[in-house]
Amino acid sequence: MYTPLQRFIDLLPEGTGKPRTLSRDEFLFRQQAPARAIYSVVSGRVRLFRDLPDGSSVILYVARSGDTCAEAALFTTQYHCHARAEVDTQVIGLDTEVLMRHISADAAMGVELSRLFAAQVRELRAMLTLRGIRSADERLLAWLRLKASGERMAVELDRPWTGISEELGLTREAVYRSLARLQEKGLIDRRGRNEKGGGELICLRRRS
Amino acid sequence: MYTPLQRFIDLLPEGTGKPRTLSRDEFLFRQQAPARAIYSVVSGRVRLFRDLPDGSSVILYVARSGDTCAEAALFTTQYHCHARAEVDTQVIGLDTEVLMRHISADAAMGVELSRLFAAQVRELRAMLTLRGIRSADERLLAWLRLKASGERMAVELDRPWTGISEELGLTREAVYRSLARLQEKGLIDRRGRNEKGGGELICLRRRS
DNA sequence: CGATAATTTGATCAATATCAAATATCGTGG
DNA sequence: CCACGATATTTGATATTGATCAAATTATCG
Repeated sequence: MYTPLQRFIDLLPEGTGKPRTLSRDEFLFRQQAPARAIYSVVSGRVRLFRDLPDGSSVILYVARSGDTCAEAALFTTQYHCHARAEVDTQVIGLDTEVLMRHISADAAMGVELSRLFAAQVRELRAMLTLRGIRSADERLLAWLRLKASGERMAVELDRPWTGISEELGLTREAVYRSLARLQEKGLIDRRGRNEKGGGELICLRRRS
Repeated sequence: MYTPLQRFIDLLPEGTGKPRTLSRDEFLFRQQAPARAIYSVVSGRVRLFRDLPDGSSVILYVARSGDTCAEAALFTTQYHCHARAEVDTQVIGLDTEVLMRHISADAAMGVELSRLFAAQVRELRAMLTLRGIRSADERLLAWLRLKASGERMAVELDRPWTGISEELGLTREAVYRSLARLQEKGLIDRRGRNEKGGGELICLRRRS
């Protein structure tokens, strides 16, 4: 997957990104440890969580393929949470010092990084707003509309619904049922299902 | 409220931030219009939404007091969504050109902006993860843990529960009931309720 | 002191989570 | 190319829980 971060990394000198492979349950870094790198997840999953003074912990995020994590480590000396691979995982690490040197020396680089983060913020806010929609049908529809592109208002899926349902904050069953209802009502049209490519195409009915 | 953005604005030359007052339903800016400024909401609410080719629209975000909006406009020539005041609202606008000039000329400024956005990203991801917790009790507890500070693991509220319930994605009734249950179980201790300051203090029981 | 907003508890409803199970698809190795 | 196991898709039955609707009480703020 060619992510915005990948594009950014390509602006940096050759070899700045260092791949690392993690086994299930292996720590990528620990809370309080000196912040050495920020990461981009290539495959697998990394759980970020924080240990609290009372002995409990909170999960902050689960970074998946294509996600970045620990960006904030750029601006601190220590990690403020643990990062542990939930399954076998591959990441690319970017040394914070190197990165900071670049963005401090080259303003254009800082601007690029800001752009990257700003896009993230926009995306995350949209997702958060989406989660505020109670009805499963409305939520799914809103998701499709956010993802739809082009005059045709079509969405090409890049992964199974099972994965998308997590992003939606719904169970897969609820999503399949919503899909059925939306199709029933003629609000969407599912094409290219059951075909080799796997990439189903959802078209939104031109209306409302 | 003294937000991180405010701190950032203070780094800019005097008078860069331009206050603007909006009446209910007034547009702050429109989709496709040239991007002239990014904004910080001082009071009131601004709804960001996008019109789609099929005639429908999606809400992207509702920015409230202390929130910023349209940061991404820094990097585009046009706004990609509408922004309209839901109630009488005050904002501070930062001219995109001025801002871009500063961060392009002064790397330290770009770094600051990146830091600002990175913090936002972290916060938003945590909130999104929180929304993934189905149980109202668990969700509220996780929220308290995220907000809790100090060895005492205490949270000082800066607004009524009614407002917090929205952040949690629950109705206020559900939140009050969860509070009652958590207190019942001895997981939290509500102090300073019914007192002038209004700032209730919630202490998490040292355990688990 | 009156009005408005916040807190709180009760009753009921509706919707999604769960649990189950069947079919279909995909990827892999033979 | 096919068999087989793992994953995804789909539908059904049921349970649970938070949303809703109501209403009473208590703060907060001019």
